[in-house]
This record gives sequence, C-alpha cells and structure tokens, in this order.
Amino acid sequence: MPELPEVEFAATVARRIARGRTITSVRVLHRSQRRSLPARDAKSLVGDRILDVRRRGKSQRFALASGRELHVHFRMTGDWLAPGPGAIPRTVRAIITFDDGTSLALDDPRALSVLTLHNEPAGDDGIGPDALDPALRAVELGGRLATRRIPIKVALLDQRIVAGIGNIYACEALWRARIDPRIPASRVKPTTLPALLRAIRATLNAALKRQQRYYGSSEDWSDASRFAVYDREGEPCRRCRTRIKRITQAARSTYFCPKCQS
DNA sequence: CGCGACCTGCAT
DNA sequence: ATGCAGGTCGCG
Repeated sequence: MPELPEVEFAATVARRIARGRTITSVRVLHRSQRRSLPARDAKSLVGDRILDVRRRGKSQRFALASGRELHVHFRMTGDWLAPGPGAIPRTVRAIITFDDGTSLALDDPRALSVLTLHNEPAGDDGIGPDALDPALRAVELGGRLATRRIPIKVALLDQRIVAGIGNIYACEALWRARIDPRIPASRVKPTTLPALLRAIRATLNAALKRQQRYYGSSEDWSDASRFAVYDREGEPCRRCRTRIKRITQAARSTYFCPKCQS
C-alpha cells in the first residue's frame, strides 16, 4: 500500500476519525507492534486527546494534548481500517478506540508497521524535505543529490535526501522524466532537475487522486495497468514500444525503458 | 555499498 | 516448496 500518496490519504482518514477525540483504549494485538509500542506506552495513551494528525514523508504523527506524539509508520503493508460492528479482520494488529465509540484499526498483513510514542514532538530527525512540499525547489533537490554517487533511483528512495518516494513511484517518476535509473545521482544535469521534480510531483499527485477516487471501491490495487513501467517487465513502453526492462538496485526491482530513459 | 532481518500472504 | 512484495534498519 503505502508510499507518500497512500499515507497522505490514510492520514486524512485517521484525522477525520481521531482529531479532537479522547482515547479510551489502545489494544496492541501483535507481538511485532508490541515491540515498538510496549503495553506501558499503550496504556499511557488512555485519556490523552488527539489534536491533529500530520504526515511527514511516509510517517504519520499524532499530536497529543499531553504534548507527546504518536508516530505510525506503515512500512510495506499497513493501512487504517475504520472497523464497523462485527468481526475484526485477523490482519488487524492494533486498535485505538475513542470516547465517541469509534475506532481506528491498524490493518497490516505483514505486521511490519511501527508504532512509537515520543515525549517530545520529533523534529525532522534526519528526514529530508517532503517530496510534495512546495517549498522544495529543483535547486535544493539538485544540491542534495550533488554529493551522491549512488544511482539516481537509489537516491530517490533515500528518505534523508527527499521524503516520501518509494519503489513504485521512483520508477514511475524516472520514466516520466526520461532519466536512466542507473546514472549517478550527481550526474543528473541541472537543466533536467526541474523536470525530475515535476515528474515526481505529477506521479505522486496522480496516485493521490486515484486513491481518493477509488477509496471504498473494489478496484484491485495490484492491477499493474496503471503503471507505466512498474511490474511491466517485457511489456512495451507506452512511449516507444520498447520492452520494459527490470534490474535490481539496492536489492529492489527497478523497471525502466532502456530506450527512452537514456 | 549490498544484504539479511523483520513478518505474512500470494503467485508460481 | 520457493521466491517475491509498495520499507527501513543494522550488519559486515
């Protein structure tokens, strides 16, 4: 599920349910989540009130009336569920219940999500500027890439350089900008940086809109047809019909068009 | 830097 | 049975 657009959308769901509400119980159902949010912390949340939910990169931060902050990171497969009456899916790993009877459930088949409680609001903690932050300019992005010799695709995945881009949209954005994912980050020409940033934002914004449009519908998220290159190895490039290639970079699959991305 | 670990479900 | 997955950390 979650790269920046999905997390952005999830944060709006969480905000709608939780903002202004007081927590009446926090149940952590899986040992993996219990490790990051021990029973003591979960218990201490009861009685606290949620002031707001913000997203930064791929993490969500719940600002609490006590001054503390609950961080939620979905990792690979987390998502929020607003459970109605009835059985709770077995992939639900934690449930936060509020004073009005509503609740927010962390649904995560792989149970890799991380919940952490902080006494102080975290600063930037090393995370780079958010990819959708309008204050981020091409020049700054260029500056952050200039010193890196790693491939541009790997650099885009590094949250310290720019926050919010994951494997799918890194591939998609590079295709859009016609940049070879293998070239060193420092070699991206200054003149193509604005195009890269535009491609990143267009890709993320399109995904966010799709997310909003299809929320609650039965569209299959894994349907690859909406990607230009991701998961389309061997299929024709939408621009030039060349076969999409798949390579491995930093132990992740990279998909690209060997002809128009060079 | 690359790679295993963290977890589970799904496709092959 | 095997291998792979939208993320991140910590190890060598």
